[in-house]
Amino acid sequence: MDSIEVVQTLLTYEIKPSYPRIQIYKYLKENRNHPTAQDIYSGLVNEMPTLSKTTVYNTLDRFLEIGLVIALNLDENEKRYDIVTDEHSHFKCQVCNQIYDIPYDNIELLPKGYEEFQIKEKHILLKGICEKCAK
Amino acid sequence: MDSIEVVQTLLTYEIKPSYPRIQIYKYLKENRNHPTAQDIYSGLVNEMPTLSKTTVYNTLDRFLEIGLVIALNLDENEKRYDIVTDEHSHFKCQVCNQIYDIPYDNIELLPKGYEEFQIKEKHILLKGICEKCAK
DNA sequence: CTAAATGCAAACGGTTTGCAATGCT
DNA sequence: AGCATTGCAAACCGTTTGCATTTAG
Repeated sequence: MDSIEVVQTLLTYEIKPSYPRIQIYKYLKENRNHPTAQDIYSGLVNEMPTLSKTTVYNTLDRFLEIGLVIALNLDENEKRYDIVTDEHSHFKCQVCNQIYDIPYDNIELLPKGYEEFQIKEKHILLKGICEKCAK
Repeated sequence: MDSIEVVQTLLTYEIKPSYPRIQIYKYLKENRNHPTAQDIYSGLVNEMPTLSKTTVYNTLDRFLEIGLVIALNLDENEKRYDIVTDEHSHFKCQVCNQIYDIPYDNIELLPKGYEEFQIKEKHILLKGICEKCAK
């Protein structure tokens, strides 16, 4: 993944393209498995020995503000992060604990009487048994 | 709400109908606003001065095991609990922070290719602007 | 030069654990 | 008596805060 590209993206959002921010952004782009802050920290600290978890949190908060990433609450007590892309739901297998991304079409989630509600985000988490564990 | 009824329910699930359990169950039945463990504790400690939060957690874990309640992750860092009932989604207003229960019909959430996945729970959280704040 | 970003250490807060006391059958 | 439940105190752990240092424009 090209660093120049990342710098461009960050500048678009008017946030300073510092080295930690570039690396965290690249990590998120390349690791689409809903990493935790700890995952990101662990994944980067080898090549950035002075990186602190505070910076990971600061950066993620900044990315959240500008809408570059969204935070997921997939059941456990830690937040998970995902670069914003096409809408999709998540399926967590209760047997193997794997988390699947599930695409979905335009679903009508607001019944009659709720027309005035404006949806900005949809978080759909399904739990059950995945196709592998169902066999 | 009738205590006898609660005792019956708990016995159905083969869990001992102790006083704390009965009270916590009643609290959940009567407070359908997705209370936190702290909410439940605060709501009961006056009439049960020796109640501990550990017991609230123990009891909720027990209720979760047997499927009497479900745990919700509505964005904040604490879990919220709800007696299992009809399926509904939640709408959290980003302006006033109120959480609405939204009924939904049978929505097809698994697209083609995912027919083998078995859904046991659906957690649908919508975020946006509620009808009051939209005006 | 100045404002923003970094990162260490300590605090925070919801939840869990260890374990002794209590209660039920 | 024997096993489950309760509840205090302490540990845990993900996240936040205070603040001094460093960095970028």
